Amino acid sequence: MTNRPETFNEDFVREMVRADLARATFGGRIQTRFPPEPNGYLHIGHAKAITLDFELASEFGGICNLRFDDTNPDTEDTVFVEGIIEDLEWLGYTSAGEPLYASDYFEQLYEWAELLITRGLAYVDDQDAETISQQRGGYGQPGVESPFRNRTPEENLDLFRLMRAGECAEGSRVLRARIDMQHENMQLRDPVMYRIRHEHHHRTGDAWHIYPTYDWAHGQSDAIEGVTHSLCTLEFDSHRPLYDWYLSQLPLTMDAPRQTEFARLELTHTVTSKRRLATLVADGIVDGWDDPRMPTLRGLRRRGYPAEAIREFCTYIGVSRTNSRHQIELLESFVRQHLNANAPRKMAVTNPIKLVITNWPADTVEYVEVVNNPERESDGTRQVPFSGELFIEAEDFMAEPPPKYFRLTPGREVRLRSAYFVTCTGYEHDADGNVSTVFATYDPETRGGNAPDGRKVKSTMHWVSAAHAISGSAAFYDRLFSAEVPGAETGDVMDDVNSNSKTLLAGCKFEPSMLDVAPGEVVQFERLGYFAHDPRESMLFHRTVGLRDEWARVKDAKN
RNA sequence: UGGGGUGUGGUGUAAUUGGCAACACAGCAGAUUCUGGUUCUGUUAUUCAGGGUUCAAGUCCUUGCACCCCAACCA
Repeated sequence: MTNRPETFNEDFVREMVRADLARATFGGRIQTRFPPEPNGYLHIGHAKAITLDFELASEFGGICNLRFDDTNPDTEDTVFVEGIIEDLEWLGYTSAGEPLYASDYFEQLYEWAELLITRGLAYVDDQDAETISQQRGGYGQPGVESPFRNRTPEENLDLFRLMRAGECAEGSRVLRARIDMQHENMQLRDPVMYRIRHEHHHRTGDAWHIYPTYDWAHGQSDAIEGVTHSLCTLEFDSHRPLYDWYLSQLPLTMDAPRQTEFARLELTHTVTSKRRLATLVADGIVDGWDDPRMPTLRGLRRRGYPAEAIREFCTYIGVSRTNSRHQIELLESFVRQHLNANAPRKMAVTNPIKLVITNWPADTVEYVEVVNNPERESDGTRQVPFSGELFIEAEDFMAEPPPKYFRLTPGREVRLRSAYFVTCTGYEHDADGNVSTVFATYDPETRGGNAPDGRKVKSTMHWVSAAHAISGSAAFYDRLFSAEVPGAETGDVMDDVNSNSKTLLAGCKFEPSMLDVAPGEVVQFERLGYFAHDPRESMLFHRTVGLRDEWARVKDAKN
């Protein structure tokens, strides 16, 4: 953290926890949990929740568990359980104990449900979903009580046991809490506690035919685990009275947990909705959940985003109750900051043209010493082969340069990084008019990259010796969604998908030491940006993020 | 239509809880530089609107306005 202040975010959540601790609420304890549903992979939005849940607990000497909210057998799967555990660890967090599962509490939940029935606080409703929904009423309109609302506890118990035994068809009945059909908060109009599903559950198998809803499972799971502060996103705000109501009816031995809501993380040019992300994968718009353009944790990882940068970003943006959308540039600035300090520098030519040094002694190869990371002297130097035939970036030569173009042009002298000064003497182009070869002479006195007479050059360029070059490819990425807020203008998120979000350049030329770059490692291609080595395909690199590019701005300003 | 939540530069987050509106990102200008990178310096720009209380209001009161969430047997 060089250019960022040492902030101690005293947000409203921390303020609350501090006050609770001071008053010794919850016996002076703090315990949180991160409760994903295993029906998809984690994304950048989850990273905010994870950082909050885990950091908050550790800051105040408590613990945080990973708990799978696996109450819906329809969509959940063990592949997601494993994926989530893996992504969480990559981010830098592990569950305080073994990962927990709401499904482990099904029996306790069931017993408590029977208790509510016994006390006349829950009933079995034989109506279908549509009828129940209609009877719920509307905003400003009171609901209508179900004709089954006044069944006796005995009858309810019998029916509920029948439901559990698998004697009832899916959708034929539900268990509902008996609260208040007139309540101004729709959540309290006799919410559904159990639905019938004859579905295989990823953990409990076929043991159950009824499954608890989110509201009935969540707070109770928190209570069972001893959670004190249950953090969730803003849309659950109106569920809080229900969360509290359920807990208040149960014979708990500890203080009931408390739910607190905060604003979810939204980013410009991206979507964070499992459904949308699944569509991108299903429609083949991206190559999978770990496509480097995806905002999933596995996508960002493959793209080369350091976990630490993501964590710092999440900490930095803090937590509030204001719906907002952060500019993705802020996240990228954390990524750059981290990579600038840590990524080894390499020379790679992604759009090669030949540079022939006409006065270079034939068949001679020299090795020049190149700094590995100017930001960290201790990373040392490496030897890179230099010869009379090199590759340089096509963009680094122009026969007819515009103003402020500092790179190679006829008659101009520039520096080849850590090697020699060269002066352009001519060039050749192919039938289409594209420059294919540039000719230059070098000054033997400038070896190492400095002129003994002290003369200066306007630019320094990267290069790769043709005879020693390693071939590979580089994928450049643009925003997956061209609109800042996908769907805001077009009405449909998918209409803002950027069809040119990926540019794959095969035929790149890398310096020999690139062979030492480990799978998954991120390096800086000098002057081009940071690139992550694909974990599976050798010599395929994904551009994590570009360098700040002043020339691009100058160029664009004129267009 | 009822209930709940939220409004601070372009973006996001702060403000000792009534006392000079700050920090970062982005932008602009310059310096340094063997990466048009990094670093450094300077700079532009903010309290949703009206009314009220007060010596003093982003903060308190009041009236509006805008946006978000809630009528799944999803979470």
